[in-house]
Amino acid sequence: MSDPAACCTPLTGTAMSAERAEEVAGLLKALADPVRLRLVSLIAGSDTGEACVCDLNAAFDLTQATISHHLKVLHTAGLLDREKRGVWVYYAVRREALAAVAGLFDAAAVPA
Amino acid sequence: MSDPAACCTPLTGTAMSAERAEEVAGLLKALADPVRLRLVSLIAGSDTGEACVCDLNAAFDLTQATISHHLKVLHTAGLLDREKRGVWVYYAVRREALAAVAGLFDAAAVPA
DNA sequence: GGGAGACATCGACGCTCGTCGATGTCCGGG
DNA sequence: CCCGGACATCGACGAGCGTCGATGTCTCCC
Repeated sequence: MSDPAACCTPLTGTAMSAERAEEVAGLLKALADPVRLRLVSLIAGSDTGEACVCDLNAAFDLTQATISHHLKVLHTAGLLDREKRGVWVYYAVRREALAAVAGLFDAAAVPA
Repeated sequence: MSDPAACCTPLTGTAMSAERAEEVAGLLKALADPVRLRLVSLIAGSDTGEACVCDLNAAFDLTQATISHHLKVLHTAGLLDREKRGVWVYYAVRREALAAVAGLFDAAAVPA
């Protein structure tokens, strides 16, 4: 019987815009796959910070075409850098992109 | 001319396991949708830290069934808490879950 | 107790996504 | 020059996902 009219305050805080949501969703969609997650982990965990496709291929039970597709998705999303050296192609993680994603959830994790 | 035989060192660092990758991918898959992203943002941005379904419904041009479905996905993923109070249902964000996601990318963003 | 409102569930449709085999492109070596 | 290897692209198939209308369940009030 306290406030029968309103069920609650109708969204006071400024929320994420629809355009921004589409943007972030694109980034997360690129990462929301077990294979791509392991790819990023493999490349980021390498001592040189980069890895060539032939080694990444050997780490999975998947076709070379599939791995190439996943790398293209990550590259298109801006999460991986691509560099061709001779016959081989090397991919490196963009630390700034990962840090940006971490910052998104850090901001949302604080109470106010 | 340094090492013509090997294209690069065959994955030295310890990478994310396949099981762990599936787990994390499930979490990110729940967040990789513009509507769910805005839902989390709306609830997290509320001054009380929670929101009832009727208000969330009003914030989108979507059916009540669709919003309910998205809320269920977020709740099942462990990102939202659900509490029924009288006729209305309130959802609240699990800050720890968001912080865990942020921690994942913080760890991957450091060079070594 | 009957009715109205809030929210969840169900079944179905269209679309996107992950995976594959086959083929194309580029580079280096004999 | 031509062949072989590394990687990308293409076309197709099956599975999963977002959305909807319709229906079910629960609670409160008259």
